[in-house]
Amino acid sequence: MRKGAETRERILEIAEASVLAKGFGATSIEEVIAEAGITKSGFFYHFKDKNELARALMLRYVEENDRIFDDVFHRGRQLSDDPLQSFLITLKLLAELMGDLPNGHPGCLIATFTYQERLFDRNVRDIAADAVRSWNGRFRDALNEIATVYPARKGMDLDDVAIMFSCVIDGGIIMSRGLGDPRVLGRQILAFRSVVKMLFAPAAPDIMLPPAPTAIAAE
Amino acid sequence: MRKGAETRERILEIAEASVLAKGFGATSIEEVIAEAGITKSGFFYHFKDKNELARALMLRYVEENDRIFDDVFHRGRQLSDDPLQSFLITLKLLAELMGDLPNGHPGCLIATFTYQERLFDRNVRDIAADAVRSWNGRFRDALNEIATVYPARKGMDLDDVAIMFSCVIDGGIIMSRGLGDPRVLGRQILAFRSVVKMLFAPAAPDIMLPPAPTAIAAE
DNA sequence: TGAAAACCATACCGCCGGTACAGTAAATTT
DNA sequence: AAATTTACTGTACCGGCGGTATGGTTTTCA
Repeated sequence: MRKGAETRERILEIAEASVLAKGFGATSIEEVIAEAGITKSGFFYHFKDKNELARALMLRYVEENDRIFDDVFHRGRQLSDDPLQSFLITLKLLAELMGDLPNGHPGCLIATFTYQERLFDRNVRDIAADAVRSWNGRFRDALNEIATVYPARKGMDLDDVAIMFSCVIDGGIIMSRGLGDPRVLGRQILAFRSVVKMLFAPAAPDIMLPPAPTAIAAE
Repeated sequence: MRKGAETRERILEIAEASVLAKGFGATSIEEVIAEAGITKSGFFYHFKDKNELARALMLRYVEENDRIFDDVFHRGRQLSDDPLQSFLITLKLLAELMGDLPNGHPGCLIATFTYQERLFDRNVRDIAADAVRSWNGRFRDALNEIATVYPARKGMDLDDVAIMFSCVIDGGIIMSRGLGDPRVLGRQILAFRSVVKMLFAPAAPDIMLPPAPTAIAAE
């Protein structure tokens, strides 16, 4: 039926906001049902216990982010044939998407959950871990594709660079919130974008570029 | 008196571990006192309510991290006169410190708290925000000092690079935990270190470099 | 030795997660 | 239109927890 899905969705929406503001443990079912305008029985009709709420929240979050990444990577590839350029476009789109939210990014559910791991069973944690691995894999694939065209600087493992992007996003969300400045996240994503540019397009003197790869300077 | 401080410290230790594993809201005072071997009255003798526990936890965490950064920046400066080299040394020390923990980094209290902001009063949040600002300031000062000797690449704001380090640490902790691989954090810090190297030591023609004396210690 | 510090014991309140079960209104199927 | 499923409501209850209150006891140090 239709109406059931709507109510369920409303519960998830309210619960997610509460979890991101107070944590899962401090999110009370009573508050959620009060805001949703249903009774406790209604809640337990949709979720047999709190852990299933957690599971549903995580699944929903992962799916939505998958969609976002699908979209933004797709648009990046549409707008340029060059793998570096299209990844840079993707990053800029993400910076706009995540950085221009008026009240700041609502938060990463996975980040909250990893800081409350003892509250969830292995199933929920696995969903989160798999999602992170899959997103990191996307970034790494994009970087590897770039590396087939542009030689990457030595000294940086592309797997680590891919993971670093996830770190920058999650860290950027925390910094934005902690410092009370929503713009930080967008700036951080753009800063990572600059790192990618540096990594693949060495800022050598414009005139006499060396054919041979990279330098000894810092090593 | 002496014994009181010991008990208080034990409470904080146990509470911090619980907060980092389950979140503040899900950390029950009863569990803490059971593990500490005291009664509820004993707990409320030291902390008048749960919010004061949060405040004490945050203060303790900030002080300890201040000490760590003091130490690691100091040792970096001791081992090289060159600002770039000494910062690179500092980063390597941090990577070892945070990456080689057998059970992984226990977690960043500030990260947990920002994801449960509604649970704390402004006082606690301000302590966290000020601490983050001060740490970011340290990184930014180090970068600025480097920039007086080595010209930084264009396109990256040094303030953003400083904040990015905080992002990489907090994000690295989350990734380490979420992926179940403690080594991620250390690798991320080293990856950021490579970014700093890239930023200040352009991979230009190998021949006509470097202007300043480089310390060998760091590598 | 005496005061302050550092607790312990007990009892209590109200909220919350969760269970159980009976009933009902609306949507969908037949 | 009737039957069936879906999507709930209402009520009652349990045990655990945060928090308060109050009074007593031991330990520590000046």
